[in-house]
Order: sequence, then C-alpha cells, then structure tokens
Amino acid sequence: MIQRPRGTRDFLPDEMEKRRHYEGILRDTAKTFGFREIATPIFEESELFILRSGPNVLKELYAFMDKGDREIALRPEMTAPAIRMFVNEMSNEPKPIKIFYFGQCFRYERPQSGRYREFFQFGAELIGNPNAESDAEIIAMAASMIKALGLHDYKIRIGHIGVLRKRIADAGVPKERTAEVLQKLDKKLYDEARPLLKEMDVSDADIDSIFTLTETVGDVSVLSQVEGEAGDYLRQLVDLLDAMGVRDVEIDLGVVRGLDYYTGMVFEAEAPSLGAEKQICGGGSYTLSELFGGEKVFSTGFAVGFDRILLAMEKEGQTYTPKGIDAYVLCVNDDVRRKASEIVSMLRANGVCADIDIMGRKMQKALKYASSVNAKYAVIVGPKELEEGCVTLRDMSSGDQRNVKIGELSSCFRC
RNA sequence: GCUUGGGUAGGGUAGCUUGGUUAUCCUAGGAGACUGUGGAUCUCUUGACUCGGGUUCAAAUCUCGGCCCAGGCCCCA
Repeated sequence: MIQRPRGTRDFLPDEMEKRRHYEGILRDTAKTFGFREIATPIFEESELFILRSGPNVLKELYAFMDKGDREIALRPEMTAPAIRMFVNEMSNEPKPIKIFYFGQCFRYERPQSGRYREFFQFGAELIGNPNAESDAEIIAMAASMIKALGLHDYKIRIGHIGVLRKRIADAGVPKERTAEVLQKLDKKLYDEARPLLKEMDVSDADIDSIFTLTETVGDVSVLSQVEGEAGDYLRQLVDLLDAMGVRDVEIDLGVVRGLDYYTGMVFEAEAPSLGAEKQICGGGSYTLSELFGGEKVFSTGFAVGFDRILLAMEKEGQTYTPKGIDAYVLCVNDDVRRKASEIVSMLRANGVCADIDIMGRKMQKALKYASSVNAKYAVIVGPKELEEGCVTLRDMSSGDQRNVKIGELSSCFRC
C-alpha cells in the first residue's frame, strides 16, 4: 500500500462537497466586493519566493531542480505570484486592480493541528492606492467572509507597522536590525527586547515609548492616544469601517507581521478555539512590485487559511449536509434496462442530477443504494408503467409514490 | 529542528501489562434468502496486527529504528 505523503490529506466526496460549498461562499463574497478571480501556477521559480520573503524561507520551501535545471518551488503563498502576474501582465490595467485567488500552497513544516504541508489559501489583493479606502475595503471583505461562513468566535485586530517602524528608526535602531527588534516585539518579549535595544544605544525613554506603542491595545477608543499621521490614518480607517458596518474590530499596534515589505496597516484575524495555530487570516498594505521588476505600486491584501477557518467552524459545531442527487433510476427487471438508460439520459440532458443502477441489482438493493447516495427520488422503471408511457416516481424521504408520464418526468425536478 | 502520546480490515474497536493453536466484536462492502418496493432480519463472503531489524522454540504483545497520525515548542511568508 502506498501512503499519502506526510502533511497531506485526501478529501472524500462528502468532505469535498462541503469544501466546495464554503469556497463558493468566499468566491461569492469577493465578487460582491468587485474582485475578480485569477489563477497562477502551482510552481514558480524559487527566486520569486526568496525575493519576497528572504532566504530563510528556503528551509520550508518545497524546492527542486527540474529536468531543465530550473530552480523550481511549489508556491508557499500566493501574494508573490499574484504580484508577479500583475507586474508581468497587468501593470497597465486601470487601477485599482482587485483580484482574488484560491488554491493550495505548500510548506515543508512539521504538521500539527490546523497546519498541513499542503494547505489551502484564499486571498485577495487590491493594487493601486495606499489610502484608507483600500485598507477598509480589504478589512471589510475579510470580515464579511468570516461572517458569511458563519464563524462566531473570532477577533480582528488592526495595527500599523509604519508608525512602529518610524518610532524604532527615530530611536536610532539601524535599519538592518529592525527585523530583529520587531520579532521580539511581535512576541511581546519585552525582557529580551530591552537589552537588545540598549545594546543599540536606544535611550530608556525611547524604549518605553516603543513599548507603550505596542501595548496600545483595545477598542477603537485607544486611537485617541495615538498622535501623528498614523493615528489620523487609523481613525479615518476605523471610521470608514464603521460606515461599512464593520465594528467588531480591535486596535492592536503590537500586530507586527514580520516582513519588511509591509508599509502601513496590518491586520490579523484569529479564532481562539483553535489553540496553537489560531490565526485564520492575515494581511496588510505593502509594496512588492518593485522587487519583481515593476514600478513601485501600493497594494493591500490578505489571505485566509481555509483549512483553519473550516476547523474553527467545525469546533463551533457548524455542520454541512451533503446535497446528494436528485434522481436514482432503477429497473424492475432486466427487460427494461435499455429504457431506463434512455430515461436517465433524458433527465441528465435536462440538468437533473441523475444516476442509474449499473450493478444489475434487484429493486430492493437498488433502493437501498439510492438511499445511501442520498437520492431525493427513485425513478422506478417497470413494464407495467411503461405500457402507459409512465414510470413510478418515489419520494425517498416520505415513501410517497406516483406515476408520471416519461415526457413530464424532468419537470418534476425543477424548483 | 526539539518534545509527548499513539498506529489492529474501508470506519470504530477487543486482545498487549503477564509472548503460545484459526486475532474479538460492531459497522461497512459483495452475494443470496425475498422472481415489482429501501434505511429490518438471517446466511454466506471480502477485509487488519504500520514497516524493518533484534530477543525468543514462539511476537499484535517485549525491544530498537524508520514511516505515518494527534498534541505541545521553534517557525509561520
């Protein structure tokens, strides 16, 4: 027996139907916000991801050399491919460009709850403008998606990496060491951050002011304490979100989201029920296009961890009932099999989800099978009814039966 | 990369501590009993000790290693 590679999953029909259902909700929500779907390759040149995220991603990259000696990697995320595509093929489209995507990504990590080596992301990028309206669109869309999926227990936190970066730079931290400091701040490791900052000759007053900033956490009223441009910007953003009906957000200026290319607003959503891997969504505003050889263009984007959000919904007890098929056609005896094939084909041609017994089963077992595939109706084809041009239509849940003219059969399924 | 626990038919399990004949039960799949009516019963049938090494007369059971799963760290673009 050949087993699945570590960290991958098979999705059986019921599960897949459920996943498609919820994917559909995400797609529909994105469309209502005016976003359009794109797809990029599952593998790219490794360089693309290294440029975006730095060489340290290599150890978690599924990278290999192909038969033409190209350095290839399975995509670990989809923002870089989306922006590559924008630079290569869409840079002259009218702005803003609103695109979304859904697909699997790969990271060579240790699997644990809500973390797989092959996982699914839904993401969106709004390319074209570094203003609060763009950020509001993105956050509002993320919030709508979470709501549309029916998740209740979640938190959305909004921060601003620009203000934090500026404060750190003003305090005298050299540019190349910013990431180091941010990493400690992200984890709220102040005991480690303080000696680190002191080592860089940052004054105690500046250190305290940095810590105070990252500790600015709470509902939107804490923004009144934030001075300067970033404060104004966030107030404007929150006001727009309020106008859009998105009010269940928190401010947390300690949201850091590691990477260098984030320039302003950053946000995260988490589902506390998930434990260690509780982040279900993350994003922010950034510039990336210039890294891939394009002009510098401001974007805001986010990605949803599809597997995690489904897991969180499951933990809240949300269930999905598979739809099953409309009709299962079965024969009373072997003489009518040809006629039954005609009938099932007619139903299919009319858009009815119909199946037919191909195991040569007798009625009893065929009915049992029909119920096992959640058929709404059984279409029983027998010589008696055929004499009158009819078949028997059996409602599988109630057991009610009636004779229906073959010509009228398809219309019985429309509604 | 570190760490804890686990792995017995498709799914769920008993057996493992204390090694011993054909590996338990439920469910599921296939056929039949029932030749025109399902989710019932009965009969037959299919199907498993994660893999490899070691200890032993003998390993599902003890032991070591690999693989995989679940959880916790690290990381998380």
